[in-house]
Amino acid sequence: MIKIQQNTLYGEAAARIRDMINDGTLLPGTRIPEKQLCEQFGVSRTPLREALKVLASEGMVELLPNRGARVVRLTRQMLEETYSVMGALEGLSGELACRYITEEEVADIQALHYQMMAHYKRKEIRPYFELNHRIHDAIMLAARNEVLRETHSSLNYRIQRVRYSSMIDEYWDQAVADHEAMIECLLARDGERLGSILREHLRHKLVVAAASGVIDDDPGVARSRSS
Amino acid sequence: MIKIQQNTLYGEAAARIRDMINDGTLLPGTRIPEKQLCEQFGVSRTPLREALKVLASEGMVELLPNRGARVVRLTRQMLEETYSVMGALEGLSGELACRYITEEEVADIQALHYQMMAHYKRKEIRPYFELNHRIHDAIMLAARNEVLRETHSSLNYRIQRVRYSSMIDEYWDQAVADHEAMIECLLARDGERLGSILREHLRHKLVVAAASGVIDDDPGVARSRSS
DNA sequence: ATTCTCTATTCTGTATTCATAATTCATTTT
DNA sequence: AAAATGAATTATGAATACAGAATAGAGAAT
Repeated sequence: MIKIQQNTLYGEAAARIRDMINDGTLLPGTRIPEKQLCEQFGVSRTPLREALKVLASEGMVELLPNRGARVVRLTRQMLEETYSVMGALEGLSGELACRYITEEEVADIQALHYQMMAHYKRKEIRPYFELNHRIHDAIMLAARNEVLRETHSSLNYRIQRVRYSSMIDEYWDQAVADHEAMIECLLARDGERLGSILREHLRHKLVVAAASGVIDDDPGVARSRSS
Repeated sequence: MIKIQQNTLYGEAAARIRDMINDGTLLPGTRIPEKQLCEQFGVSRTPLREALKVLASEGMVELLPNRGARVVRLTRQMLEETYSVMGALEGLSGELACRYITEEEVADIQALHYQMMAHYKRKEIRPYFELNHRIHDAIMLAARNEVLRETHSSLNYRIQRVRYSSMIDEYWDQAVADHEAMIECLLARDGERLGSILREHLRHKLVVAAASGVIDDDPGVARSRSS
């Protein structure tokens, strides 16, 4: 299986800027210095600016006419809105998944689940998150809806940076309980219930994210940081 | 109230290309002739290509490396997927709207509804669609979720071209019945039921669109048309 | 006559250049 | 001393120029 690599410069640039935003190299609210990034990436401004257009329609950056691009700041308002929408999408993915998922896929997810549980018991947070993500992704794939997957993925980009921010034990237990229930639903092909669990599941995540203090609601912070 | 016009050339170009796709000037599957559009719009290739990047991440066009941009062809598969996702989003909008909508907004929607009913009785299809759209938009606004609105709007762009394609009487009656029920739900603030009605409502639309023959499932058509 | 190959042309992707808007800093005025 | 004004600098938005890939067409070979 040969993978066709369509490496365009603007695509590469977009990916790298996305990463820089997620890992905190580019801070929310700060200006994105075109010239500097051009030198860093070794490309001219044309592909870089095209990349910014893409990121803008993904909601990662905002373009102010004649004032360049800024990293979008995640307000609590926006985070709540995004989680609400993602909840609806994941809920749908659960319903559809139960309709189309194969025995093999369910078995795979179960395997991932037990792996995840092992990490949970050992309080290994990173591997836990990794497995957690793969489970949700597997459900999304089982939904057999590419539009859904892309839409969800696009929203997910925006909030990546608050994802692995913190973990409260209380929430963690709840999350694991949710996952247990999810497996049950998959086995029983109970789409409706899986849907509601997934919607609720995201609601819980929001609480954690909101509590973690990654969000900057104070409009003054970003500007002062740009110096 | 002064409206700040952030008219960038690439934004203008994107809007115009979007319209050209929706009104059939640019046919699905055909290549988008950069040079020609540049001359037509009176801009250089730079802003036009930036516009294409935006449209690509909206899902209106697809960019093939070194082979330019093509108008995305709407397959039945894709249309079904899109409607499914939009159903989830509109369903959510219904739930949220019932939570946040004011008396005034409900009254406005009721007014729009009666206007729409008048057009329905006179079988004035275009004005009917117009009001129909405004009602759904008003509900979306009442949901107080900008992320939801943008996400929905972006998906809506893609399928605009099949929207006003045809109208079967049987479906029309059903749609009007749905709308009657929607008003009831809004008055009763029954978010859950409004949600399900909206989801179903979209399912019906899909049937009509699928039957209307706007979709091209044959992979050969587009290529031959590009000559 | 048909197919294959090689060349010429066209078109895309990227770099560079130019014009204009925004910002900064120094000077002046109150 | 603080604020305001204006010139210089910088950055953005758009146009042009250039390199390389893809396509089309002519000619040769079967």
